[in-house]
Amino acid sequence: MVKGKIAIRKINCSKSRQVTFFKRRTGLMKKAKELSILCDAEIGVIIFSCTGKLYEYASSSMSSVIERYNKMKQDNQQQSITTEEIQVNAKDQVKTRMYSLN
Amino acid sequence: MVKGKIAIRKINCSKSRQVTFFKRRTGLMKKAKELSILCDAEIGVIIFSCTGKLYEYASSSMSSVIERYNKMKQDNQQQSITTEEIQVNAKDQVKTRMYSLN
DNA sequence: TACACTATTTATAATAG
DNA sequence: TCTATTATAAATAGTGT
Repeated sequence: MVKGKIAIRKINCSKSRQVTFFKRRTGLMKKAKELSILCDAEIGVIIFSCTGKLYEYASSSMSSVIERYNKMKQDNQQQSITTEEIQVNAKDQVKTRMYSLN
Repeated sequence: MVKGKIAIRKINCSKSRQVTFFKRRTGLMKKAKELSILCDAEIGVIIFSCTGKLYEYASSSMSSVIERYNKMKQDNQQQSITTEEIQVNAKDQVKTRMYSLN
């Protein structure tokens, strides 16, 4: 992505991986916060590092996000769910996102 | 941020907000996926749009992420939790992230 | 070991379709 | 409602301290 783009696959060097994890985790949290503010969305992000450490962001509170998520899932059980698969890029694994229909 | 940067506050125009929501949601999901691959992290992202639509990404499965989250929270109940507050930028609201200590 | 720098890639605002 | 284009802002990989 910068000064020589990197391939999206696991970074083997533990040191580099930690540095990248810090930078990108910070960036992801910032983006999540911006999106929640700009678009009035309720957002929860949960990250477990490869060492098992937990990092989280919630625009409201994580428990409220999880509750709402579970409730939505229950309500949608009798409805069909559309699963759309898109490629992040041609070589990479498939990224699956699920959209509820209501 | 581009062709005239925007302030991070709720976009009032519904049409613009929707377009921005689509773009940034896509970007956030991509970043989450990249981070999970690059750094071997388990990540879950839950987004409710302002119209109540649910969008989600999980590197493994959302239920496994939520389970692990709940378990971690239980285990940490007797430990102290550090709350660190950082500014996304000087004018904006405070963004709170919580780090577990173990 | 965590920041600071910066060249470069990536994300995206405005716009049109 | 979503996609495409493009100019520009933001993110970040590699490096230095």
